Amino acid sequence: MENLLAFARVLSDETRYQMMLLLCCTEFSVTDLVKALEGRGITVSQPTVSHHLAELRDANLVIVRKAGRQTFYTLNQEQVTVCCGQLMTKFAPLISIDQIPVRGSEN
Amino acid sequence: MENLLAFARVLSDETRYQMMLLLCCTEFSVTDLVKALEGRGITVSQPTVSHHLAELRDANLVIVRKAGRQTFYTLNQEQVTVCCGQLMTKFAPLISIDQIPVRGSEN
DNA sequence: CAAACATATAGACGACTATCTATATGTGTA
DNA sequence: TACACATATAGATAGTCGTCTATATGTTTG
Repeated sequence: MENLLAFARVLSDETRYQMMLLLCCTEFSVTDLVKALEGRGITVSQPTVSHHLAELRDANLVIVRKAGRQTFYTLNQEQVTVCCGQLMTKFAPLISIDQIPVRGSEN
Repeated sequence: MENLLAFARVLSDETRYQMMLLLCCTEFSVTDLVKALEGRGITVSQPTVSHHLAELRDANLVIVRKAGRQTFYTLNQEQVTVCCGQLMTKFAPLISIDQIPVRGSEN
């Protein structure tokens, strides 16, 4: 309930949005993530990325793995799924579950 | 794609979040919405509510009906559904559609 | 153990935004 | 037509947040 607000807040920033797209299906170290963002036209410093990763952590939206001096991050797809389900429950209760658009049909 | 950012942004404010909950299954005039928010502990002026309604309109998240000097608003559940579907596509592509949590199981 | 590397934290600053008051626009009514 | 009501717009202001630089923490290696 409060966590939906946090979910929306985290998602509402362009930089974090792009980070989440990158992290969705690939594991990144912080440094590599900075470079990958650069490649997408988002130029931000390492501390800024670390700061956003902390927000994603607080929202339980990333899975963290430490290896040596590096830290690897991946998106927690299950948490995304839970939040989307709650969004549907609260804001689209009249729409039947089988009307959810098939994925891959847009973009 | 850009519209998901707008969706998240709109949803990320507490006042708009509560407005959307109220509007989800009930039609409200602006004045009545102000009162209903008050009842939920959100005390805001009529212009503030109008301002937020304009943002919801811009994001295609409300259905508007004018009747005389009143304007009635309801949540556009279909748009919510579309956005949730896109969120799933982008941020949880590895999770199969039938794993979406059954609605009503939380809260 | 010292130096280099990887990430996180702290503090400062500018931009955005949620809110307000005042007022404009539009609509029904006496 | 004048007035009351309902909503929208404009402009100002305060608080939040995204970003940066500087630095601290932690880890590997020579």
